[in-house]
Amino acid sequence: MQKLTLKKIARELDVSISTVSKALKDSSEISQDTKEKIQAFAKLYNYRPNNIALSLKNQKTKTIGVILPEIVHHFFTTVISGIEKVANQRGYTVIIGLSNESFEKEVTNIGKLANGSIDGFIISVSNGTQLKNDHHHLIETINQGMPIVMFDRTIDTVLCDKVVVDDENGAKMAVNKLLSIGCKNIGIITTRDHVNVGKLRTAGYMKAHKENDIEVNESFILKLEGRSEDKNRNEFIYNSVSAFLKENEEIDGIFAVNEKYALTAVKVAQNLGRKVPEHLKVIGFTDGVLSKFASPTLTVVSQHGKELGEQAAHLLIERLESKDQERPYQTIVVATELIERETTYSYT
Amino acid sequence: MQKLTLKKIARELDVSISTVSKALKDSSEISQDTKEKIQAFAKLYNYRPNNIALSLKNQKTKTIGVILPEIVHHFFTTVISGIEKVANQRGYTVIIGLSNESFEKEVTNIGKLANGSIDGFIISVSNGTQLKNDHHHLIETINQGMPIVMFDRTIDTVLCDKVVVDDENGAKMAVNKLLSIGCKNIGIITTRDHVNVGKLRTAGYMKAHKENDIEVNESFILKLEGRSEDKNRNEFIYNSVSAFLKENEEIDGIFAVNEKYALTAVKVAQNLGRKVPEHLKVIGFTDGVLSKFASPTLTVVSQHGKELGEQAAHLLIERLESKDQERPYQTIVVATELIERETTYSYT
DNA sequence: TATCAACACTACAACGTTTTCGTAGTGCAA
DNA sequence: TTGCACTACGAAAACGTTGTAGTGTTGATA
Repeated sequence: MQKLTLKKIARELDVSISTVSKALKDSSEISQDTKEKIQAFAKLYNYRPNNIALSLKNQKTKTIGVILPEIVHHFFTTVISGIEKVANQRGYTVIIGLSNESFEKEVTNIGKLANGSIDGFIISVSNGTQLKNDHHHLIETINQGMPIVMFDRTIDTVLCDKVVVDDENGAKMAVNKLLSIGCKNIGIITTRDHVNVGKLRTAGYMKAHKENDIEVNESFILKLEGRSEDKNRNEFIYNSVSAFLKENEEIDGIFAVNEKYALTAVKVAQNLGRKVPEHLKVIGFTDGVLSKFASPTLTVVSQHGKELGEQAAHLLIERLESKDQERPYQTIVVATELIERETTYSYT
Repeated sequence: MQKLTLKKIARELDVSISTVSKALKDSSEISQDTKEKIQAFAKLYNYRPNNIALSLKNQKTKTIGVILPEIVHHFFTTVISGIEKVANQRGYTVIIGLSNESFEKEVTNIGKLANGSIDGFIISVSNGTQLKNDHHHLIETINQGMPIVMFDRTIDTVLCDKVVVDDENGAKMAVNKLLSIGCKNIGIITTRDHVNVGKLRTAGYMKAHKENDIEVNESFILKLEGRSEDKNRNEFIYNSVSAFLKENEEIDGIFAVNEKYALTAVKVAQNLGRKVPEHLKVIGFTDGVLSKFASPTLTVVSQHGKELGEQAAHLLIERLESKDQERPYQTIVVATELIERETTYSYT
């Protein structure tokens, strides 16, 4: 009982393939009798048009390729769920490719999908690509007529639709919050500058200081390397943060560019005998699983990953289904939101 | 500069399509001169064979469909990363479909992919399907010659390859651990029985008691409803656990069938003034993100999600590439591992 | 009786690829 | 000259689908 095709139905019912095809489309060219007979047969044996053949014929697959640096990461999964939701609503399927932060894997993954398997990409570039600063694979793909929507980790020099988190404003908001609840010396735990988002969040930190006429103390800035594979990474972070907080005892507020850094700061502080939030207030970026469950619960700047994914999917599908070849590229900025929890509780 | 095809190359170089195809395959039928010319041209313009056409011709897509209940869930993402790893190694692509725990979405998702888009499925069934106990969509799919590998949440009456976590032994291991460090009254926080894994883990809890000749006190069993959409779900869990622990003051060990329940138990205990692990020892199931970061860090039974995914992918691909139509179905049991952390620290 | 429309259907091309089967053209032996 | 092998290429079918362009039959009209 293998896959049923038009041809098999045609042979079985002794009509032509065209007749079957038309009958199933309820075409007026076919007599009522024949239509009913064919439709009944198709239903009985559960006929489904072969998607591959349709894709080949229509020159479009109704499939979106999503290339991500990593999947075991709450932010990215929320983005996927947003993409999947919209894609599904609009009749699209989602293919996932993981780059594992490697430039090479990103290139081969894109190559493997950009050969007719999909209609367009939604991509967040790998760390490797950001480091290498080589974007020919993206540009070539776009030039070959395959639309790309970049999200979160975007590249300025690649012209395409983009959906980004308002990192700078989110960071500003966080720092302003810390200032408003009395922090005088705010430290930041961030990544090295080649990571776009780290850079933007650091910029927001700077900007907030500037706008409030506060000088930034360079020693309040801790930049951690971005590699995520190391076994001892957590330990390394812990030790770095520990040294950082010991050296800067006057710090009474911390803005960290991700959840992990933020919670590490909390832990370090507690182990140093400094109470959170009484002595040290902490805000992280990314509303992940940890924030809600940590104790004290962590105040964060939420990125609205799901909305990000939804917007990206919309943008891509709009372009795919638009006849307008000259459609201008858009960049959608998804606002962040400060979710206040215990680490910024103020007793005043 | 649209997609390059054999036809276009043929037209451009004034040879036939067959010649181009053969030249690119380095066939001995074609002269060296012609081959070089064609290969150079193809390379220059970055020719890539159209995957869809190949799929249609070869009647296989080298693509695996993965149907999951949810993606914003650490366990499932680790499974995906395992699937993706193996799939990639063996030249397969991964399509993801989410059921969001709904029977209907699971059915339509499978239907949408089982029409030639993929060669086989890897599925963890939705709660909805488990509740409804309707598996015709799975059985039909298998009958039409499309292999399915079920993982984690499997269904006994559906005959296919399976990869399961050794839930029962994992639970037993956890309970035995609690007993070995002096717990006398061990409670379990589990789900209602229609969830297969909840059932198995509860069975393990029972078995451990039986094997140690300890009678199970029915009031030490807390069964929580499995719905995950409610806004107030966390609150509901908290209150239930709170009532449970208040009513059963003699409980000195808790085995919870997931991370959330376990950590809620820790929180409740702490708020009731009972110290963990001094007064209450806790073990959860699933080695998620929370366990490592909670304080105290949570002892868990790890499910090795990535290995689960790898095994599932292997099983499926082996079946796909095996000529043996009568290949017997296998069930692979992936062992669990007790990862000891602070919530079971024993001072004796 | 020739023409035409309506009806109900079929043939065929196309999407891009691979592969089997042909077949021109050349050189060489019989 | 004929036959044959060899080289280098081309034609065509097939995968499953859709849509356009036929095609044969019937019945009505001029």
